[in-house]
Amino acid sequence: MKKKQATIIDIAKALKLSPSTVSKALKNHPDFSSETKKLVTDLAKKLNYEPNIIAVNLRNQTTNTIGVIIPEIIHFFFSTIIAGIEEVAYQNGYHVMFCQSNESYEKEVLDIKALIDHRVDGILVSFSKETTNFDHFIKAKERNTPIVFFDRITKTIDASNVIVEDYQGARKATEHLLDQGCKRIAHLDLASTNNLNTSRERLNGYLDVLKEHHLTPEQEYDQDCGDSKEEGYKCTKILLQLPNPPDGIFANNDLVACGAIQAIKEAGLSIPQDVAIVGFSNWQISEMTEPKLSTISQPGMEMGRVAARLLIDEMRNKEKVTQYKTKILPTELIIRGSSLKK
Amino acid sequence: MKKKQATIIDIAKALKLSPSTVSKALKNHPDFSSETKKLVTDLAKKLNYEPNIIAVNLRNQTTNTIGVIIPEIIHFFFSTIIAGIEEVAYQNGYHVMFCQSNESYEKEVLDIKALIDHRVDGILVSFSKETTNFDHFIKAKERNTPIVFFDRITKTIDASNVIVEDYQGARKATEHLLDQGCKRIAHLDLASTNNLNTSRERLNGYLDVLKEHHLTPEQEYDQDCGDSKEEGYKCTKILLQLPNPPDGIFANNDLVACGAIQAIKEAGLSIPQDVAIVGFSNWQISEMTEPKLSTISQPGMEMGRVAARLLIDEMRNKEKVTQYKTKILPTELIIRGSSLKK
DNA sequence: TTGAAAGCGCTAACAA
DNA sequence: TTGTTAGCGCTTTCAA
Repeated sequence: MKKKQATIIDIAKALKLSPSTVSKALKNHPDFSSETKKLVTDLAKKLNYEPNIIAVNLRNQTTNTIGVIIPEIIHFFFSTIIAGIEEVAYQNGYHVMFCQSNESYEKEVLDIKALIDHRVDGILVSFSKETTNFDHFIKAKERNTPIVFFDRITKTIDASNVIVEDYQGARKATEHLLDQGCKRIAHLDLASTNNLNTSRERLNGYLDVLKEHHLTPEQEYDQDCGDSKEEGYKCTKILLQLPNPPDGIFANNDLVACGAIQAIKEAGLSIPQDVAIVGFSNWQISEMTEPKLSTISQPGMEMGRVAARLLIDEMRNKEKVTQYKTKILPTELIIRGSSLKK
Repeated sequence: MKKKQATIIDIAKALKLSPSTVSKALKNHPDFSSETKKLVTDLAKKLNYEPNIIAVNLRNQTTNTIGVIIPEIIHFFFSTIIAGIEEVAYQNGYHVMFCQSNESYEKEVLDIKALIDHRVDGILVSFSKETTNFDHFIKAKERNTPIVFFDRITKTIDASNVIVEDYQGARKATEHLLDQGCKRIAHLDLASTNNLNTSRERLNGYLDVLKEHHLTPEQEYDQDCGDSKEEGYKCTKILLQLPNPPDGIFANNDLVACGAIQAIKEAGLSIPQDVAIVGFSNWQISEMTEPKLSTISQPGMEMGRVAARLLIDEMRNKEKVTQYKTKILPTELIIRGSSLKK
């Protein structure tokens, strides 16, 4: 049978005090007799009293909870972000209510509704690839629930954002390949398959660098490449069969790059002599591949921390937030061999 | 300024009805005039009314929330579990409050307290490596909050469990290496560095198979190996310098195995001819290594699903749970090359 | 078919 | 230093 949890009223009755006295005594209210204070805390401990946060929340109109929506938790990059969010939330006394949209717009809308219903104090979002309509976020903002977007952002909504230097990272990758003597650099990108800022920026960085070097990528280099090892493999295979195959590949991420490595090896070509590779580091695999993969770093943990801090800041200054911030975290080229021709 | 959220009372006033009428109308109570019902729902929509779950929860003494505690979210295996939990929770109308202990006993105790305070309806736990005292879980059980343990379990507490066939998996790995002609099989294990059932079972499976084949591992094979690629590398290096180096390695997990591969290659030995390898698949890297890594599968997503179902079951039958279940999910040997000598 | 009233557990203003 | 009171938003008996 259900054992009832002790309440403030139970303690008050037992001690012939009033509930408010107990409440105050428990939270170390000033100007208070240390005698009753001790009496109360002792009994509370004995009865295993734990405050009912639900009641507190209802009373205080606040939940000390942050809602988080991400596309997929099993994605290593996102899981590091979550770790960072959890760390900062915890340090600041917040809890995390976590939803994954599974890259589905519909699920995302439901998730937002659930978080609003739960009256979370703020929301962190990286929206799904499908999302082009942002009304659900606007609805949350209208309720005065601050939102901070990370990694995937939109100009449609006035809100703070945290991103990494996708454009700069793509530039670094492309420039590095050029430095190594690559002449025909292909980009295994996702830009054509989605409308995410990340993919767009990477594509732009790549194209801009080529342009600055008076190069234009072969028309056929523009492959519709997905997000997986399999897609990377497939696309690279096609690239290598072209009359003018690339001698450098800038892959959207390391899993795609890993597929590319496989295809290159299978074609009897050597890495990096015949084809050099760089990819964005979304998965923790750059050290596992053979050869080790050069990557553009993505500081996921830090992104989570920064996003959480930004959000907590806005939550605490509810009335005063007038200008939203965009934090851009640096990327870095980490050379491990697969791109080093010398 | 804070825009107030519409409440049932607002709707009641506007329509000159009583709050209870509105409440009932909104939830399609039977024997009700469809006229006022429509009136109410229309206004609710217009005012953007969303029920205040906090109030509902306080009133109903339930939160429809599942608390989850895991050691580390960035661990791929755990992130797949979370994905499975979220899927089932969502399907059943539950939300997930998520904590990570960071393998710290202290944090875990705080996490449990936070979940109890929040009055979650049930808790899913994989406890930290440090945890040897289980009082915090007992406290939760005494509050009548059901707990289901997954992956890492304890006999100390009467509760349902979900595990994989660690023992059988270890047997499969060891037997496979023997089948391939390995004579001196080492186990890069964690059993000496922690007291987890998983490590213990794997060690036992390994030892039992050897014993059945009248083999005893060299004394020096017993290395204190941690959980990382670096540790796997370090330990393997030591193993290979022994007068009687192993010709087969059963690694606790694929990251450790990956380190082992590196050490073997560096020693100028070939895989699997000189040393064959099998590891438990905790990270998604078996396809990335060179050669591809043979693994014992661990169905993380399924584990999350099963654990969530078990918990939801207990939550719904609160009074009736008399016998706790232990679900054991099968493991499988997946051969990819690093262990195939022929 | 609708309404009144009580109460979930806690807190904060105000009073004593 | 302690108590009274009201109320957060909702639901659920019971009465009209």
